[in-house]
Amino acid sequence: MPASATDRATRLLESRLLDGSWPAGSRLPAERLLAASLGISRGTLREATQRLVARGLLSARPGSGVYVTDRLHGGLASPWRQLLSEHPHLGTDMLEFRRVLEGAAAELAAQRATRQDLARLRALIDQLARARRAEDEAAETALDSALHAAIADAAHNSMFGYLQSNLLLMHREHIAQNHAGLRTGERSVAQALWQQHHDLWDAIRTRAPELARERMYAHIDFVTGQLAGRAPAGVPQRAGKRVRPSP
Amino acid sequence: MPASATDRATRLLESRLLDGSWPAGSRLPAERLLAASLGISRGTLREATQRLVARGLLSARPGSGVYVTDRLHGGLASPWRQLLSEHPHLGTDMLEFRRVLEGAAAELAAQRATRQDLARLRALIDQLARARRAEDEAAETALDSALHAAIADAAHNSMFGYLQSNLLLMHREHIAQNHAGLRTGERSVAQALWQQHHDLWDAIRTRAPELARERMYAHIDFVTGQLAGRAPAGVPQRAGKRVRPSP
DNA sequence: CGGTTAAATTGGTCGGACCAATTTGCGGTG
DNA sequence: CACCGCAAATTGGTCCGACCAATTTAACCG
Repeated sequence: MPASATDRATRLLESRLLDGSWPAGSRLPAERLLAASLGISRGTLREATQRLVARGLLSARPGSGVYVTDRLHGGLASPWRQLLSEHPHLGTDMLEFRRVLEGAAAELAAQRATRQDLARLRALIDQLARARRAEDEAAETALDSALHAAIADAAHNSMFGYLQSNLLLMHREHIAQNHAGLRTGERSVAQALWQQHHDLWDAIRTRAPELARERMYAHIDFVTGQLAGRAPAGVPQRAGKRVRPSP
Repeated sequence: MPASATDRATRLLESRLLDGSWPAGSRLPAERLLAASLGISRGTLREATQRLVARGLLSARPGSGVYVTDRLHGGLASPWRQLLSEHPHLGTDMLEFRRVLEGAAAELAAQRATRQDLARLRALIDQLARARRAEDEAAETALDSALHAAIADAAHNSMFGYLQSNLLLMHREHIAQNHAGLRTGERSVAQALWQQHHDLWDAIRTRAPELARERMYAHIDFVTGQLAGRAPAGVPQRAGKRVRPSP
């Protein structure tokens, strides 16, 4: 069965993007011209470009043109990643899920953490304390992720570890993208986060599973509340200045 | 900046896919009808569907219709499927994870189930009762899956639904592969499973979240115990470090 | 030369039309 | 009654022409 015209056009555009005929940032020929040169109708060409737009390879601007994105190196985009960025309410689902997932992980970690696990956690907590005193936001964020990942590892269940690393990553992306980002800058927030992490560590260290779970719940709930506080119900910003690609 | 009609249509289609209005495998309304009902032209609707086709969520067949792919419900499975067959001990991890996941799902379902959800659950329970009386093992297995999936749906959190369908499927494969298989043939086991499912349904129906969670825990624990009784490889994994899959 | 405005360009949307593949329904046959 | 075959209806695939709004470009004037 022969491929449809849209399929062929899509592949052709892809190859143009891959072989460098159309470098990142460049503008494609006008739809009318391109369609004519490919021997297909504008509507068909349009369907093909929309496919690539959906995959983040192209970006169309009314009145201006269709441009090549630099996201050719966009990695293996799980269907979820895109959904998450376009449907903010999924962020709520994810937070709710993380609450359950990480709560259970903390509980298991309190039961199963080995000496090495505890040593690693202690090290992370110490580093976190230092970063906190130095008010090194970047370090705090990185160590935060590392700590949560370490807890998931300490649960000694590969599924927890796997989901933890993936979801946390996606969720951070989602947060950053929605211009929220915890105000770790604010002293009180940063202090609260530190306290929560420390309490969590204490519960795991003293092998108090239920307490660990409860404290993880509290931690996630706190984060949820912080994010909810600055949820702009309407349309996400957008308006800002966009870099004009060099034609 | 208002979103384009294509953007809006794309989001709307995504929503329908996520909330289960259009289940995997189902056929979408004809383009002409759907476009009319959305108040957009066929061409625009077509661009939106092409975007989803590009992302593998939809699949169009000329002369037949546009169908919902099972990509959303199959994305995670593949990487794990192989891993699971190579490292049988991961089955334990999965059961442990399911305990947490489904326990939380049951709890949420007891809180959030709509009338339709409850009707669906009741129908499944009834069917399960009939299959039980008829001692139709195949039907019981299928309905078991459907029931667990329905509970996850009733939790109204897309992540739970997603993971649930994936894990349950994988787990059944895993069980079948290790020729263990719950002895639903044994009267006592089948009876116990039925009782557990019915109790679970009662807890959800009466909107008792914590009770629902506890009963789901008990159910999974029972299943775990049954499987442990006939562990194939004989070696209880427990010790040693688990492999942490790389994403 | 700079700034304002009008014209040309470009993507976005619409409606209608025709084709080919598929599905459906009907009628007849065994 | 079951089965088969054929025609009609349905459906996605493609094309055309038109108009709109945002953007860019060019002309024009002070």
